[in-house]
Amino acid sequence: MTDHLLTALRDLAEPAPATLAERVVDTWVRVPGPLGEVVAVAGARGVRLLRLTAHVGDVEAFLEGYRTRHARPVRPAARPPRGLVPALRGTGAGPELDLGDLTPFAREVLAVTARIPAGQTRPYGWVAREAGRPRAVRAVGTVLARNPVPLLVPCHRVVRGDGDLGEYLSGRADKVALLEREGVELERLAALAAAGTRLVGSDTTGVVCFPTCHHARRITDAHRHGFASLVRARAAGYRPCRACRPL
DNA sequence: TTTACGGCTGACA
DNA sequence: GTGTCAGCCGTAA
Repeated sequence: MTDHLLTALRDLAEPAPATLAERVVDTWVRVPGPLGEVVAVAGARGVRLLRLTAHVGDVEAFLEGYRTRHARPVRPAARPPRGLVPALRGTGAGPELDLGDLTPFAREVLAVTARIPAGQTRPYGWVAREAGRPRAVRAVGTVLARNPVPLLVPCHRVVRGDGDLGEYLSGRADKVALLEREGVELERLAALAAAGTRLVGSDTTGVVCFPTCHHARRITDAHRHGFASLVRARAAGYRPCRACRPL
């Protein structure tokens, strides 16, 4: 009780933010994205939700649903959040994100996913391990299926361990389009997957990587070797790449 | 508190 | 090669 009072008083002592309204009113914008126009909703701390306009259908109904679900008003923004448009164009670090509504596990999964470089892919199991729950592979899929900010957190870069691309929020075709746009060689990956090759190593460095790893792509044909698993690669004397940390 | 449900995975037929 | 199944685990209802 006393603590609450003290906290409230301390908050009153803080200077009022320049735009008080922005602390309690979220804003929304329509901006172009790689799969067509998107609708983004942002609060004072960052982008909270992003959806393809085509996927949303009726934008007004979508916003009304947001208002109801979050019990807060949403008005049109004067301009897009800083960094949003460049991020959707594939340049820049991206806007601030507000993922405060998510569970700690979900935030960790998205944080890990956000670190996958453009043009590269990682398996669901890898995300699970990096998030500290190596066996929660299925749960990672659940989190990514509900990713509130696709494109900004690149869940399209997470694929199945067997080389199949797996599913995507708005369908596999969109996943394919996004990865191709980033320069992922899907045909080559499919060929590797068909051959049972999940990792590739260089016999000059003795390092084994995921096929899309920056280092793996520099291995020349004469020195490239494929492996079905990290266990096999290790048995052959290879060590896992420190950049892509294959599993 | 319980239950059902997935953007998955590995094993086995 | 490809189909099926049980196991796994965080969520939401």
